[in-house]
Amino acid sequence: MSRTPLHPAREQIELPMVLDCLRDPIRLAIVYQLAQQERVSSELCCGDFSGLGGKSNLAYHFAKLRECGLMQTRVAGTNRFMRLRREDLDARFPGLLDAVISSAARDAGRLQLLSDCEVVDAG
Amino acid sequence: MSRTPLHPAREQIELPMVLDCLRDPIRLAIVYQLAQQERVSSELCCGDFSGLGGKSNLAYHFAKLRECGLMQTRVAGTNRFMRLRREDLDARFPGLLDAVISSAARDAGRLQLLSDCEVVDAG
DNA sequence: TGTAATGTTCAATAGTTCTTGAACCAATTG
DNA sequence: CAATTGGTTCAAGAACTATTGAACATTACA
Repeated sequence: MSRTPLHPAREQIELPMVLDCLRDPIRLAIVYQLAQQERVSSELCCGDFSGLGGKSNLAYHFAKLRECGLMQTRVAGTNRFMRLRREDLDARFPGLLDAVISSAARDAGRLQLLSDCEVVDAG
Repeated sequence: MSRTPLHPAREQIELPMVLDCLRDPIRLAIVYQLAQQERVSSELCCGDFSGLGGKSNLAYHFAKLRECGLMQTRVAGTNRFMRLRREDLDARFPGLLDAVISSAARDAGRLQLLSDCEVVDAG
């Protein structure tokens, strides 16, 4: 594993690439979970998303999320800690991230936002 | 040409499909132009977008925009008039459409939002 | 040093999307 | 009825995307 991977600068973040990233259900679920985590101002590592797919598939989606500027990865020992690039995104596209996340929250039942173990079938 | 094409009901509009539609530069440009047209409360027909691509390619993108619920098509004689499904989208995903359109407007220079004849190189 | 834990990278494959041109359909106009 | 206008549909090809498993790299720890 190389060092901290490359991230685009704020001004390099492009709207079509961001929308392209958010369109995928797995990536939307990742972003959603990162947004939930923002409330307690801490980060999540790759393993926290294991409910969403296999390791290599998740690594693929993490890379896309990094490359489009949606999230940031920090290497710490054998872990990678991730968080949303909230400030950069709000500066580039005001209101977009919040609108997507709140829309996703409203449709949480339809979307597969949570890993299986967290899904509660509100019967 | 058959009659008025099918449109999904409001509750059938899905977030990933909407984001999937908006991610494509041609479709984003179509939506952007429709949003501009909203101000004068009128519609646009297919030919108004000829600067964005060939007829059959545009028809393909129009179909995607209809199927995901972003726009509505009204058949009138030999024309098809289109408009954004603003009310339905605002009800389903509050703030999303506005955030996308205003973000696109800010990046109008980078994105190919306007047909060639309309592009002004602000030198 | 050896082994386990955590993720990434690579190669292969299946599936999807975009684009183009030709053919087609419906409504209008002469 | 024939021609034109405005737009859709179909088929085919190129390009891209997601997914999987195997191999690999780095850190931690006994």
